[in-house]
Amino acid sequence: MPITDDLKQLLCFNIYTLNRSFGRYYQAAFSETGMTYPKFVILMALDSGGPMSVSKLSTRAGVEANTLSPLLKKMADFGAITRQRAEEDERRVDVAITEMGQEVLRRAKDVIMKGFAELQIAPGQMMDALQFLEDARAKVEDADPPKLNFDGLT
Amino acid sequence: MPITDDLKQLLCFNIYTLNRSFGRYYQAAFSETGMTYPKFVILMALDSGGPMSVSKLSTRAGVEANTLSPLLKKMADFGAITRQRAEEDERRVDVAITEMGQEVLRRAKDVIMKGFAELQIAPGQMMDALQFLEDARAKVEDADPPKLNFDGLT
DNA sequence: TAAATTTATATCGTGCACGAAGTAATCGAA
DNA sequence: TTCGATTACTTCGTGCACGATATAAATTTA
Repeated sequence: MPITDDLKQLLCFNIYTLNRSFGRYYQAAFSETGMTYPKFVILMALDSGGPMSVSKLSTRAGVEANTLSPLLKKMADFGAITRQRAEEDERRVDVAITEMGQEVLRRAKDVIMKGFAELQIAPGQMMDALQFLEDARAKVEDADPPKLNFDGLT
Repeated sequence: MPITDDLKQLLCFNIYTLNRSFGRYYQAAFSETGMTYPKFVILMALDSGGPMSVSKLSTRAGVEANTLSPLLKKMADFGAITRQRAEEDERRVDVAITEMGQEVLRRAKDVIMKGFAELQIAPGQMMDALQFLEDARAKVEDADPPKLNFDGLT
């Protein structure tokens, strides 16, 4: 038995574990290309939404702007996206996917879809799961965390 | 609508997103204590399994040994665990939770359980979800990833 | 037994991810 | 208008997480 029974009953643990499994999976799939899963998400959000500001992209991709900044810089250096200060508002940086970025995205999407197909999960079951995960996310976002306290720790 | 429709349909994206929601939740709950979610997992695995080697703990907690090493060092410095070279086999390091570690774990578990209760998820639905996640994890682990290829990228 | 292999940890380099703090541009209220 | 918010982005510090590599002890093999 690889994993503690207690932990197995926790939603957060199963999410944590499956997330890292996906991470290793995509790391293996993308290795030697410089592509990563977070970059894939960014390209997806950018491709479907057209050019947009960093903060807009941050919202769409569900990633904090300070996480995005260095990623965008690397992706621009690679040539998958462009970054440009907006004329009307010099604070804003507009980001757009390039032709090359779209080709990268097509290929990456292919890998993702092939991986998905391999999972062989019934569509109905998948729908339920996605709904469950989305509900759980909303609830976790809304909840306000109880505070852990180390007072009087011997 | 915060997030791309395309992405919403992907299991990996929903997992990725929910995992980070949990991460922020526990970071808020644990802040100012030095406790983190990965450390909680380690304490859980250690507490329920008794003293064990790093590699055994690595398997039980589902975390690579090289990730564990620095975490264990910090946790030992804090006093939550002990680390000791095994007599019989000098390669091995045996790890054990201390009394204080158990108290830390009790309090952390309390926070986790309170957070769980807040989610208000029906037990049957939760069972289904846990089963689904475990199945998915096993499938992802077994799958061998198709390789992304950047040949001839303009 | 000596050398080659395997095993158990640790170290290193890279890549997110986050909160906090910094900077610069714009907005808004007195 | 002017000067204190607010906004948009960036930088910084910390903490996993992983593969690759290093190191050292034990085991196997020749």
